[in-house]
Amino acid sequence: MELTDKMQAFVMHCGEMGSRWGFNRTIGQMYALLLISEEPLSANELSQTLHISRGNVSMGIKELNSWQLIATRHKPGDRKEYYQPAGSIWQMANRVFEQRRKREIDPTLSLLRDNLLDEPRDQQERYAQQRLLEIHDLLEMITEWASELQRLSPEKLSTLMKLGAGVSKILDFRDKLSPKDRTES
Amino acid sequence: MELTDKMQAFVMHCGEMGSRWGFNRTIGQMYALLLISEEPLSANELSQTLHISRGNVSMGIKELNSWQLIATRHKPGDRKEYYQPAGSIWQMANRVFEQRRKREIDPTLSLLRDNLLDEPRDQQERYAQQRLLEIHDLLEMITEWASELQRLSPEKLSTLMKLGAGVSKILDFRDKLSPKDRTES
DNA sequence: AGGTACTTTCAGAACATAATGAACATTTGG
DNA sequence: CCAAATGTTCATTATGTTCTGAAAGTACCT
Repeated sequence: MELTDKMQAFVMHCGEMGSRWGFNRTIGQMYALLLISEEPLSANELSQTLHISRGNVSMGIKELNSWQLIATRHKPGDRKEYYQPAGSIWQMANRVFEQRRKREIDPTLSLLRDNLLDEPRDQQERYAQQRLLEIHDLLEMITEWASELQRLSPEKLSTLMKLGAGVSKILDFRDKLSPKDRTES
Repeated sequence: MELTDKMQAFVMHCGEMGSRWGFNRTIGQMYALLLISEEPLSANELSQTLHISRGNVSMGIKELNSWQLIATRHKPGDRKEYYQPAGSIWQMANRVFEQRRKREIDPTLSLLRDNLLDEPRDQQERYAQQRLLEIHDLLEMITEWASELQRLSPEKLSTLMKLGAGVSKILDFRDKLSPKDRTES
């Protein structure tokens, strides 16, 4: 498969950013390429277009699958597998957030929980636990909030985001109108 | 400096998570240690407690400074520098988000912008640009939304987050009450 | 000036991660 | 059943990242 310069540039950029986004260079390139190509691509096409080994592609596919970022397609009379991005850009972003939360936050949260179960033995530990508690509460709030957002429909999310700073006004508004109605949950 | 087992465990955990959070093992450990110790620590104390070289500590300090995560303190009659976490946990989380946004999103956003300035030359490019546009809009919305949130006071943010799913209700509420008032910005 | 207490830098070693490609496994059509 | 086409695995190689420690730098004393 032939790429125009601009497409090349995008694919290579995604490769460079790959590791920052939680996967590696080739996986970034592979996903970028699948995203911008109208037709699903086979493993061989990926390998040839990106100049990476067939084995590497296979491992990359496996990883992208585990992130639920691609779907497999078949063409009639062809036993090759063809790959294409799974779902909309929104869904993709959701998946990436979720996966990263699992890797970057959940383990820490569970360590903190365990730690906070024990009584502190001295002043030093008392101080430390206080700090851990703050982090714990923050992380917990972030994960809960994130999963609430994920549960919202894309339209509502979009409304909420476009609202931007307006959110602040709405909060004031609500407090003035119905102070009893404050959330307790 | 002596650490209890639990404090050890936390520090080591942060080391392991370090690279997932955007810095490296020793930097994660250093920051964790500073967070849970009541007194500011000197570079030597960090080096000895964590069993890492003095040079490594120096580089770590530099990096933590660039993330604006630590503050330098001095004790009277002592020329050593002592380090402690800068600001509250909230501020720390803010800083980390911001830094990561700069590294993980901004470069892509600017590549996409450049790319979208050019006219597509053929069908293949037309399709690709369509996809890039979607990503661009998504990323832009995320960064704008994120900076709005950062601008909110911690109290309001907290209210908003505790609200959780309630956000959805408020959106409905607003739409019913004052449909003309929809945000245009 | 010279000495001491501290910090920073950076080349190279140690370690960690990713990529290759040949061997192995699987599926399908004949 | 065999052979061809495709997919997967994994030991080895290649690349990238982090850490060390010795040397150089800085600031402050007397």
